[in-house]
Amino acid sequence: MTVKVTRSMLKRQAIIDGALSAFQQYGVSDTSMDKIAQTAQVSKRTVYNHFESKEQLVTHIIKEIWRQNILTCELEYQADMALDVQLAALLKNELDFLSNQNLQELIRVAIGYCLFNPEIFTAEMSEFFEQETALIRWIKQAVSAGRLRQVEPQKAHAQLISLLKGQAFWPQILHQQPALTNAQIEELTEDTVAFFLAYYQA
Amino acid sequence: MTVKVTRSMLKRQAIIDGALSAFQQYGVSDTSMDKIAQTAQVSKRTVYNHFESKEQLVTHIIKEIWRQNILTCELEYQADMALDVQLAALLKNELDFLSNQNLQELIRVAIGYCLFNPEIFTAEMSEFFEQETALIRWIKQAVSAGRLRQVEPQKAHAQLISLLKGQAFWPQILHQQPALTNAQIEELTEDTVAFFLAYYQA
DNA sequence: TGAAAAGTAAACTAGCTAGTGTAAAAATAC
DNA sequence: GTATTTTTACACTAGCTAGTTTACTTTTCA
Repeated sequence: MTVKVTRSMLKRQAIIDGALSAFQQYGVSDTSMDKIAQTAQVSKRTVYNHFESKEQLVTHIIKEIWRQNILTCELEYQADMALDVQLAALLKNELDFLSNQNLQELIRVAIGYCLFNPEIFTAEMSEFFEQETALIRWIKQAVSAGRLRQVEPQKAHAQLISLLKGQAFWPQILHQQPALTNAQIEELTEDTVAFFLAYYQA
Repeated sequence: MTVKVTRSMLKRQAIIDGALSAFQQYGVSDTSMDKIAQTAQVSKRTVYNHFESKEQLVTHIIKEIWRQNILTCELEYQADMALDVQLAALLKNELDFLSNQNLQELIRVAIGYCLFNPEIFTAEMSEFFEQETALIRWIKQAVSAGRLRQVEPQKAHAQLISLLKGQAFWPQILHQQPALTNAQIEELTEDTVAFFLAYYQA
């Protein structure tokens, strides 16, 4: 069964795509509604037919960014597999996620807006920064199974994520460094696994 | 000897302070030159007498922020002191620096501007993110003295800084969390020292 | 004291901003 | 084929923007 795609829906999507593209280039404040309409190849009136105001368009897009980010992978703890292999797989997964070029541009827009509009940092949004749940769940299970030392899983998780983001996320967000190559991702994964397990493996 | 402070210098400083204060509240794009003049209690013409354009005022302030940040403390490696005590002192120093409320607001302005104006991220600016030199030097010396395992000092340093920033800097910059309390700084320091030395101590 | 330097208010230009009103054209629905 | 919805171009408001001009006052400094 094919889903019906109305012209209205196409226009709406064009507006969202155009706005996002303009935001990525100029930032939210320096992107006008005229510019958005032009980028989306749509009349300005059509923009206002779909979104009551610029504010609504911006928050819709930023919330959409977050919503897409919530879907993470699910790798479960395996009792019969070496810890380092499992952890490496989980971290590699996180890194692929964090290094995604497309995602980084979206997040840059969201951060640029949220820095001076902190009120939209609602609970639903800050989830992104805490929701790497597959990894937390894995830590909990490994601790329960007695294969990791007793720790607050939240703390161990925060340490792992900090180690990854500090080298594969923040420098890229700030335009300091290009995305990591596959070899670099590999190396960072191994380093982090060794570092982490040296301290936490039971 | 008292340094002569001219009225012109006072006005200039008032402009800088006013602009910075307005930037912190509204972000650069959403702060007008009229607003800056008003905040600084100065006529708009005086603003333009000191700074040729808004662009020049912005870049002057942001460069000044960076310049101030380059001055870090100097704790040297001591051959006759326990590693964990020395490292704890160094990390505590970094944390006091990163948790400085005033600094965080300045950096938020700089980041908000640089996100969509990456060209001003010149070499002199990105230094801030690499210049925690006291810590790097300490690692090098401890490695040379055979008290830390052989590693690239840059890598070990990056790991330490990531662990600190991930919990005491980025969440605060993004308005997610309040500044760390002294007790939390203490705890983070101890955790990080233990984590790091478990892997790297020779 | 008196000339030069710096600061002032206020009006002004020219262009951009978010958002609206309108009437015609095009696509869709039945 | 007709009725309805959607999109379109375009003119418009009202306000803000960076930056300038002018005529004037205050401060500095020798």
